[in-house]
Formats: sequence, structure tokens, C-alpha cells
Amino acid sequence: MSGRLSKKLADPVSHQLADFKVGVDNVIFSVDTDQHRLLVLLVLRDTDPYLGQWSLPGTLVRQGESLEDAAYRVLAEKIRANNLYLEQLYTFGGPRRDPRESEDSYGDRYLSVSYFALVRLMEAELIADGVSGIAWYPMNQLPHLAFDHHEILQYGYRRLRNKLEYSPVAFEVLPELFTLSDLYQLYTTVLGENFSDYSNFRSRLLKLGFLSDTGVKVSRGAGRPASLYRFDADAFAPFKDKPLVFI
Amino acid sequence: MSGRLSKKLADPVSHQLADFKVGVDNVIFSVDTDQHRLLVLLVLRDTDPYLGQWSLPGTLVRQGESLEDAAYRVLAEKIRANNLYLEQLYTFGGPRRDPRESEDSYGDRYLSVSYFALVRLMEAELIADGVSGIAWYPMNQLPHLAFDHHEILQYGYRRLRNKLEYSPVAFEVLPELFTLSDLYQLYTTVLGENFSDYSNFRSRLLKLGFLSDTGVKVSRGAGRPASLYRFDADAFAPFKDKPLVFI
DNA sequence: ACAAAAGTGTTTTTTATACACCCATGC
DNA sequence: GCATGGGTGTATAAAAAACACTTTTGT
Repeated sequence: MSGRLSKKLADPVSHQLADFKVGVDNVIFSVDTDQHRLLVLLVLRDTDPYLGQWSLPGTLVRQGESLEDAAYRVLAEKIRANNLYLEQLYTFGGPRRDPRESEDSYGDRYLSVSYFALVRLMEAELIADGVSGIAWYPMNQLPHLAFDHHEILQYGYRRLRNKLEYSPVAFEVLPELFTLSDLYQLYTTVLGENFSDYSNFRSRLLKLGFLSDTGVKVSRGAGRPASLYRFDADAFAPFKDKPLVFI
Repeated sequence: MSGRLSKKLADPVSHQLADFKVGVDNVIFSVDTDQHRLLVLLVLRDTDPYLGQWSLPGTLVRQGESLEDAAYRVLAEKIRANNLYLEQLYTFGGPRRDPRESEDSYGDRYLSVSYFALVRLMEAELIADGVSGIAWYPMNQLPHLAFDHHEILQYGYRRLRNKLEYSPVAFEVLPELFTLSDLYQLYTTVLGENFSDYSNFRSRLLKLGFLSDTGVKVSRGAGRPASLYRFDADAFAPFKDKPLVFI
């Protein structure tokens, strides 16, 4: 406050409320079980700020639309997915995070509510919209991203690592039927090699009783064929809210 | 899409972007060690929507202000606190969550980014602003709350319960110096009686080595006097990211 | 036949749980 | 001196970690 002599209109502008547009940006993960790679869905921007750069799939929230509705809408525009896990991630709302904001701080601010999503690669058909600027990127070969999307993506990645430890999100990215080593590979690619020994991981999970053996065997090149398992959500129910079932 | 004959302006309104005001609402917890009660800070609304009702302390974000800045500003307006833990909680942004939104969905939407905060009761002096409509409420004697603040509060309460299990947030609400039974009581009041036996809880925590005994004894009525302990943040460092240290 | 991947079992070490018991103080 | 809360120790059960070994396939 620069003193009582200043005119009312010269008062710090900071007391004016900011006007916002609200965007929704999705961090959508999947996994390539064959190549043991964690994937994230990126789109090539075809409009102006950062035109031609890769970014997280996002949109601005429309009138009458909830945040979650908007998140689902972007998703539906980019992929046709049967299964889908979606939860809110974090809200990024500092000033000057979007170049569309005017310099003088009088125009609209752009706030981003990020969402975290998981889909099965096989069940997710990418919708090539025109120039087909949409692709699954391996997490270890990321391009430069528009806006602060790299920060958002890292936030989502951390969430994924945490959720793997205590919640059954792995079965949202794995195919419906998977082998125990598919499951183990997923955990090692996301969490690193040294989280557990394969045989211990295996027997621990089997003892819990929510993985049911279909009896079907599948052979991947050399070696003994593996059993295909299925996640039994009902049998998992008692483990909800119980910490650290998976590690 | 109602067909290609409709004029541009008659197009579904839903494609119009929503305009937002963004609010910040804080769920501020503290604990009364003497009476073993978990407290939440509430304020009596003195302006129009829900005037006279209790609500979480909140404000609308101003020009040039970040979300976190706004969260700190509300806090600074309500309490003078030495210590303070603050983190983002969740964003509530559905349409019709604020009565100030106009019926026809053309005016501004009101979005709330909620924050989760912890303060030490003794170090937090409440700022009586005029009518002094500000108070610590025990979590088991909550009044009716304005807006969707009850939902937000429950979300914050769940976050507190989770964080107690794997992060040292307890030491953000306890006094600087505390007895081991203060700590135990906090855990039982928030988590329920049956999370652990006192003597096991005690020896487990002491073995970890980040609680340092000050040697000072304090007597609370009858019984043997207890040692005052202090949380040693440096000694805790190696336990960061390691799951479930406290339970 | 042998390498490669799947699956089983055993041993050792560590941690959790349930108590029984001793200690210092107020009344 | 005894009730009250603080503090220590031990015996048992359970789980985690390490790793040796068997089974079944492709080549």
C-alpha cells in the first residue's frame, strides 16, 4: 500500500479478481507388454500456442461441463477405449504458465486441471484426426513438450509409481489376460529392477488369491509356456484400503 | 450436432468455453493434545452466498496471484502461525456448485482449488476480524457447512489419515516438544484404537532413530513423568519415499 | 541336448504382535 | 500404598528376502 494519498484507481491492481479459462490435460499411460515399455499418449498441437509441438491431450472446459466430463471428452476425441481408469491429478494455476495470457495481467488466466488415465494398449484405438498427430511415446524417449506439460507428466509418472505399490492399477494397463511375468515386467520397468525377486513376487501375489489362473497356456518364443491369469476384482475387494499389498 | 443447416450462432451453446472465477479453500487441521481432539479451522461467512453459515476459510484468486499464494493469503488473514504445512488437495469444479453461478449457464463458473494445511495449535493465534467469526471445531462436533465444503473437508480428513501412515505430518500438528504418548494419542484419535499396541508403536518409532529424547521430563497429573521428544528432520531424511514407516 | 523362460520349494532373516512386567509419580 | 500413566523386555507368529532347484518349451 503506497500511502493514503493515492487515488482509489491507482490502488494496486492485485485486489482485482483474476478471470480464468480452465483447461484439462490428461496424462494417459499404457504399457507395451511385448517390449516392456511404459507409454504415454501425446498429441501434436495444430493450433497456435506451441503449434507443431507435442503436448498432453487437453481441452478447455465448456459451459455446463464438469471437469471430469471435459477430461473424458478429450479422451473420447483421441482414442476409442473400452477400459479406462481416470482420476484427478493436480491443478496447475500460476500466472504466466500459458502464453495466451496477456502481458499486463488483465486478460484471462489459463489454469490446468490435470487428469491421470490408464488404458489397455490393445483395446485403445487411436483416432487419427486429419494429420494424425497422435502417438504413444515410450517414457524413456520423450520429445520436448509444450507449456508446462513436462512437469505435469512427471507428476503423473510419480503418481503411477506410487499407485502401483498399493492399488491394483496394473490391471488397468495390462491386457485382460496376462502372464505373471507380464505383471512382473510391468513392475520392474516402472519401479526399477530391485523392488523384489521374481519368485517371491509371484508367490506373494498368488497367495493373496485375487489372481485367477485361466489354465490357458501361452508360449512366447523359447522357454516353458506361461499360464494366463485374470484379475478378480471381487476377490480383491477385502484388500481395498489395506496398504501395500503389491510390494 | 443438430445438422448443417443450423446457423453458426444457433449452434449448441455447449461449445462455448466457460468463464471461471477461481477460489481457494483451505482445510486447516490442528490437534488439541490435552483433550486428544482433532480440530479444523472454520470461519463464519460475512458476505452473501450462505451469509451466517460456517465454512472453510477461502478466498478468490486475484490478478497475478498464484493458487498457492492465495492459499497462504487466506491463512495469513485468519491466523498468525509460525509453523505451517501446506499442500494442494483437490479441485472441485462442477457446474452449479456455487449459487452465484447464473441459472442460464452464461455467467462465471466458480471453481475451488482446495488446500490441506497443518498448524500447531499453540503457535497459531487466531485473528479476530471484527465479529470474530473464526473458531477451531473438533472434528466430531462439526456444524453444517456452506457450499460443498463438507465434501472438501472429508476429502482433507481422508488425506490426513493417509499421510499419517507414511509421512511425518504428525510433527506438524504436535507441539515442537511432545511426549511419546502425545504422539500415540494423536494416531489413535485420527486412526482409531486398533492400529497398534502402545508399547510396540513406541519401540518401533524409537528404533527408527529420528525422535530425539530431550531428557526433559513432564508430569501430567498422576503417573510417571514422560520424556519430551523432538522430531529430527535430518535423521528422518533417509526414510523419505520409503513406504509405511509409522504403521 | 541345451538354453531360455516358467514355476516350486526351502532356509534364513527380519519384522509384527501379544503380552508380562518394572518404574516413577500424585494423592 | 496403590492407582496411574510411562517405559522395558521377551516369546511367538508371520512375513520378507535370498536362492537353489525342477519343469516345459523352442531350436
